[in-house]
Formats: sequence, C-alpha cells, structure tokens
Amino acid sequence: MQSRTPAPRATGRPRSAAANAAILAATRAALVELGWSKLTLGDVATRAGVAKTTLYRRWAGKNELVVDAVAELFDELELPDRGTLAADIEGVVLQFAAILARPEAKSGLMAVVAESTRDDLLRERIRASIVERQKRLVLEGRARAQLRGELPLEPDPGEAARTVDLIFDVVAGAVVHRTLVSAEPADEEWVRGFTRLLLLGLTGAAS
Amino acid sequence: MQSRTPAPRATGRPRSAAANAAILAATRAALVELGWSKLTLGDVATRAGVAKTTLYRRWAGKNELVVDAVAELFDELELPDRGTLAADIEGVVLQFAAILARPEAKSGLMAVVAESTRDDLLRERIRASIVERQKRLVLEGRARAQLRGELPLEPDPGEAARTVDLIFDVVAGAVVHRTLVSAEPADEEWVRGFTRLLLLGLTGAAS
Amino acid sequence: MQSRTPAPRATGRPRSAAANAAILAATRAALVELGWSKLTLGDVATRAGVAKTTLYRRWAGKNELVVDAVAELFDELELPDRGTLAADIEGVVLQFAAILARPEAKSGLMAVVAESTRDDLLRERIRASIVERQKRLVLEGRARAQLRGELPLEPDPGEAARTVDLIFDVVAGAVVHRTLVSAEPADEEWVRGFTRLLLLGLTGAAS
Amino acid sequence: MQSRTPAPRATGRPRSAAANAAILAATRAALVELGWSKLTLGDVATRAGVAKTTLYRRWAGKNELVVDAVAELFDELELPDRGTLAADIEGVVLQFAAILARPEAKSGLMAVVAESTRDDLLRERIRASIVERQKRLVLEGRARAQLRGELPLEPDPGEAARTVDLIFDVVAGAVVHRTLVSAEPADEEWVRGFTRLLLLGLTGAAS
DNA sequence: AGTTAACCGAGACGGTACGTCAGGTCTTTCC
DNA sequence: GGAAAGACCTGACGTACCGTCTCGGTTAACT
Repeated sequence: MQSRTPAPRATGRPRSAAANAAILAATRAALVELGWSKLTLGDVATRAGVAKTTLYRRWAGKNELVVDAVAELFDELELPDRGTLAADIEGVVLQFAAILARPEAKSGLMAVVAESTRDDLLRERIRASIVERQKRLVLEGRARAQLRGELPLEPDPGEAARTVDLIFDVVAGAVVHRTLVSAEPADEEWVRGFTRLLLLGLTGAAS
Repeated sequence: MQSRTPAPRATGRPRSAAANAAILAATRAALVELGWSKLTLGDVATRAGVAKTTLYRRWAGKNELVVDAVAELFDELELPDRGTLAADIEGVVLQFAAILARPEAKSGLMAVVAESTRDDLLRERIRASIVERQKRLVLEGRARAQLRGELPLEPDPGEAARTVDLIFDVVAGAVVHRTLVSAEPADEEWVRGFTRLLLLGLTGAAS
Repeated sequence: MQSRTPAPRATGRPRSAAANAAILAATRAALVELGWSKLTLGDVATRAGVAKTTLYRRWAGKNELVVDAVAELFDELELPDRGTLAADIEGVVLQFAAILARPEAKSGLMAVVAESTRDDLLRERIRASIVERQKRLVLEGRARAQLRGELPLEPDPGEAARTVDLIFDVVAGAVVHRTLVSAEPADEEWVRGFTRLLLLGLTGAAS
Repeated sequence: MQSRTPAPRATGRPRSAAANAAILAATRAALVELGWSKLTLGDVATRAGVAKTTLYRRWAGKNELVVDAVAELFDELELPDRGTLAADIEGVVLQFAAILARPEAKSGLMAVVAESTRDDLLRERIRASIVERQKRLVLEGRARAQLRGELPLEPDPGEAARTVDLIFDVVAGAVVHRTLVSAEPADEEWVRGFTRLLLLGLTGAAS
C-alpha cells in the first residue's frame, strides 16, 4: 500500500512493521483534530513516534499518505444478506453515510480527490485503493438480487459493467453530495427516499 | 459576494470596482495553471495587477476567494425548453458536466468542499453561492414538466422540497463523482444512461 | 521648523497652526510609550487627531518629525548665574542629564543621530536645530567666566571656536555616553567628578 | 556570542560553524551599503548564502545581530606602549576614531544604542560585549602610566573604579559626539587638543 | 456674498519587510 | 544500513507600515 516499495534488501536494519500502522493511525487522528489542510507531516511523525525521514522514506508526500489512511476506512463496509435488494441497498448506503460522517473521512477524502485532479498518479492510486476496491459491493448486491429474481440477468457484459459504474457513481455521488456539499445528514429518512428512487430507476416498478 | 462587506462608507477613497473582477479572473487563471494547492494569493495578486493587501482587504483567505471565483462559473448554466423533461435533463447535465470538466472548476470546487468540512462559515458560503443558487434549475425543470403533464403536481410542499433536494444531490453528486472520482468523462452516452435511470426513478415509466 | 515650506500663498485655506503643536506633542507621547522603532506615523496622526496626509504635507518622514519633536526639549536648558564657573557647569550638566533621562529624548535622539550617518540633510537638520542651537550655553558660560576672571581671554578667534567645539563635544558626549551607553545615572556625584576633571583640564588648577 | 545558545545536544545535525561568521560579515557589508534602517534580515540571509530561518534560529532579531556584528569591530583596538601616557591616549583615541569613521560602525552602533533605551536585555548585551569589554584599554593604560610614575596610585578601589568609568565615558563620549553628532572628523589636531584637556584634567599639569 | 484654491478627514492603494511555518532534504550519532 | 534528531533551504503565509492617491467636504482670503 506504500508508494515507495524498493526491492527488498537482505542487509541493514529492516523497516519497522509497527511503524506503518502507527503512522496511518496517527494520520487519521491528525485528520480528526486538524483537518487536511492543517495536517502536517511533522506532526504526524511526532504523533507516530517516528522521525520525519522515516515517513518520507515510505510515502511520497501528504496526499499519498492520506489516501492510504482513508482507504482503510472503507474496508469495513459489508453487505450482509438482508433479504431484499431494497434492504441491502439501504443497509450499505447507511453504512457508507456513517463512514462519511466521520471527520477523518470527510476531511481527507475530498481533499485528495481535489488534488487528484492535477496528479494522474494520485488519481490512479485513489481509483485502485478506494473506487475499484469498493465496487465489489455493487457486484455482490447485483448478483444476489439476480439470484433472488429481483433483477434480470444482463447478457451483454459491456452493458453490465457500464451499469455497475453508473450505479456506483449515483450511489456514492449522492451520498457524498448530500453529506458534504448540501451538508445535510444522510439519515434513514433520506436513505429510504433515495433507495426508492434508485430502485424504481433500476426496475421500473415501485418498491 | 465578497466575504468582507463593512457598512458602506461615505468617506475615504472608494474601493476599485475593476479590481474585484480582475482578481476573480486571475484566480480562475491561476487555478487552471496551478491547481488549488499550488495557487498562492501573492501570485493571484500579481496576475490581477493588484497588491496582496488589496486582496486580503476584500477576502478572508484563499478559500473564500476560490468559492467566489468558482461560483461565477455555474451562473452560466441555463435551462432552455428542449421540449421534454428527458431532453431538459440531458441538456443541463451535459452543461454541468462541461463546466466540471474545466480545470478551474475541477480543481477549485472539491478543494473548497474539503475545507468546508471544518469551517462552518465556508460551508454556508458554498451553500448560499453555489448550491441554493443552482437549485433554481431543478425548480424550473420540474415546473415546466408539470405544465407539460410529465410530472404530477406535488400537493405537500415539504415533500416537494425534499424531492428537489434529493434530485439535486443525485444529479450533482453523480456527475461530480463520475467526473472527479471515477475520472471518466460524463459524455453523451453516460448522460443518456443516467437520465434514463433518473427519469424512471421519478416517474416509474420508461422514457 | 517644518521640512516642507512651500512658497506662501495668498489664497486658499491656511494650514492649521494648532495641528503642528499637536503633532509634535503626539510624537513625543508616542516616543515615550513606544520608542523610536515602534513609533508609526499613522499612530502619531491618530493621536494628534489629524490625517496621515496632513502629517506628510508638513514633514518629509519619521526622522524629520522626530528631530523637530526632540529639539524642542533642549530649548528649556538655561544657564542662570550660579556664582562660579564650577557651579554653572554643574548646573547645566545636571539639567542636560535630566532631559536625557526622559524617555522621549533618550529614544529619539540616538535614533535620529544613527539615521543621520546616512543622510546628509538629516545631519544638517540636527546640527542646526540641536547642536549649534545649544552651543549658546558654552559661549555664555565662557563669557561669564571670563568676566569673573576664571578663564583667560582667548585672543585667537579660531582657537576660541575650536575650544568651544571641543568643550561641547566633551560635555555632551560624556553625559550621553554615561546615560545611554554605560546606562548609569548622571547623578550629582558623577557630575561633580566630571566637572572637576573638566575644570582642571581647562584651567590646570584644582577647583 | 549568539543570543540563542540552547544546551548543546549530542544528537541531530550540528549547526554550521561557517554560517555564523558568514552572517556577521554579511551584516557588516549590508550596514556599509544600506545602513541600519534599510538593512533587512532577508537581505543579510541572502548575502550570507543562508536561509532566513537559520538566521532567526541563532539571533532573536536585527538588534542582537547588529550588536554582535559591530562588537567584533572594536576587538581590534590595541594599546601598544608608545612611551608616554599622552602618546598612549592619542594613539588609542585615533584608533577608536578610525573605527567609528567606518560606516558599518557608525550606522550600527548608534542605532542599537537607541534601541537599547527600551530593551534591557539589549542594553546588557551591549554593555557586556562592547563597553565592559573595551574598558580593558583604560585599565591597561592607567596601570602602565602608574608604572611610569605619570599617574599616582589610587589606594581606594571604589574611587579607582569610578575614575575608570569616568574616563571611559569622557573619551568614548567625546569621540562619538565629535564624529557622529558634530559630524566633524576626529583628526590628529582634534585628538591632540582633546588629549591635552584630558591629561590636564587628570594630572593638573600641562602635558 | 460668491468664488476659489488649498486645506482637511478618511481610507483604499501598490509596495516592502516582517517573523513564522511547513515542505522536503541533508547530516550527524546511535543501534 | 535503518532510525531519531534536528539543522538546513525554500517559499508562502498573513500582518503591519510605508508613502501616495482619491474621494467628499470645509474654510478663509479675495473678489
């Protein structure tokens, strides 16, 4: 997950494994307290009980570090079988909203996305470690709904991929916009309304 | 639109009106060339042919300045009558996508949203000068569709307002996410697919 | 005493006479509170109840203003007849020391002298309004001592002038150095010792 | 000689020794070219090939820096045995006058003295590194004169110290006043006249 | 009694320097 | 050879004053 992974050496003192986790945790703690723009690498190093040099040896800069620190947050998303597609969607959207409500996610995620508009490597890093990584949820949910007969099978694989992408953008985008731009909570009522809209859009039949 | 608007005086040298426009234009130019994080107020001042102090006399900081500079971009959104609701939506979404594709919008918008997660005044400023300001498009489109009979009248005003907010979050969120996070172009094909989903979700009937 | 005295006009509003005094008094007050380096012309203008422009219309800058403000302090030096040359010297030296002990003199005098090392006009202004102006004390004291027969008449006028200059430099220099550089008080005991030295140097006979 | 001397550490990169000398030399060069009031720490840093932060790490500000830079100038004063007290005095006074004629001394010395009237630490720094440091010359000269029998032994040590202080104030004060305030050269003729006055004052007998 | 020219206050303006802070790099000693 | 420590260079920060300017408005002397 680090940005700088030189060929493993046989000689010299090995890198402390504990340091990596400490640095990422310290980064999240600093995001909570200070937000992205006031977070400094020197401060993160101090919190992690590590020298600044160690930090630079493992990450190229603030952006890469924050992407890794934030990406871990989304790995806790799960999609247990809640019986119906509507319940599955509502469940995962609420989970996603809960993560986005946490200050370390809020503050960090949008900032690195902003930075990524001018940095191709950073954009790719975000796509790989956040976006593509979480599309599994859409795939899993769709497969399960198809098994239940709630969604038809899509014979064209290209069209299927496009639909996954569209759904992902709609879901993630709506929640992010609601939470961060409109600055209103994505609470149960809102999630119900959104799910109804989405489901209707997907199936053409009222939930 | 400035952040610092003391009670208008009768005395003293009046503020240069030309300076405001020059500064906002310079800000957008700097966003294009440098992006948000490398944009410096000193550089903006130089580009605008203005002293740094003049800039600080009118805006509290980088964030407020960028909000004003970016907000102007969205004022060019229009909603001409394209005959059907589907066409109206496709048209405005494409327009919105076109603006978001411009580097000064990309780079600036997400950054100030990120900052706004830790700054209530900034969040309010964004809401007032961007979000609420552009909800006019949703209102106008809905009214027109109702006249055409494409959408039913909504008797409950609270529910109507909630629907407007939901639609705005879904539309804006999806386009932003597609463009900036997924980093794929919101081209005609994608917009068609998205509009179909949205319209179906709103009406329950295929477009 | 102002630095800018344009040719007097016949028409137009005349300059406020009260303003000059108010400005010089405000300058001294600011010197007491802030010292030379933290004194700002804007602050002096405010204290004097005057616009900054008014101040710049009359003085070229901080240095010229301070010279004028400080010069007035030394005009209160007097040389009453105390009966003997020794008493006259002791008296005036104590008076001089008392003025130099005041913070507005301390802080301002050395600063303008320092500035005058790089500004010929300023040096000339200091000479004219402070140095030459106070040499009257030496001249008066010598004349009185010669009348009393305590000092011989000096037939050579060039030599007489050189002696006046020398005495002035020795007296003023010693008191200034004692007060400001050595930072010890020029109290009665010190003044007695200094006067003994000076008088012996002038006459070759113990006082 | 620096103002900030934290307890020496064992760890971390040590401070560059070369930088100190380069900074003080650059300070003197800037004093010559610009004078005290136009000297900026940024410029000094540039001249010394050093970052501004390095400079601030070692000195508290402009005043402390200039005191150190100027103090070094006076260390070149010497008192070789010239045979008689009169010759010794003339020699050292001429040397002192020569240093004071140099622009870096002129411009800097008076300015820091002026500042010291409002800053106790700065005054103490000046006393320690300039005044007390150079009193050695008076002590040495007196001791030598007493050996030669030109001056009587002073049995009372308190009185002896007072006399040293007085002589120092008279000599330094007179030369400084002649050079900077009266703005006349302290040339050989003036020094002869001054020495005659001083010697006569000390011994009561013509030189 | 009007005219008129210079004054006055207020405060914005283009600048320059300030002293601080963060980003990254380099140099030292220790492990 | 990694790691902690901290000095280093770079460059931007936001502030304070500088001295100038542009306003609206005032004031006294000269018509």
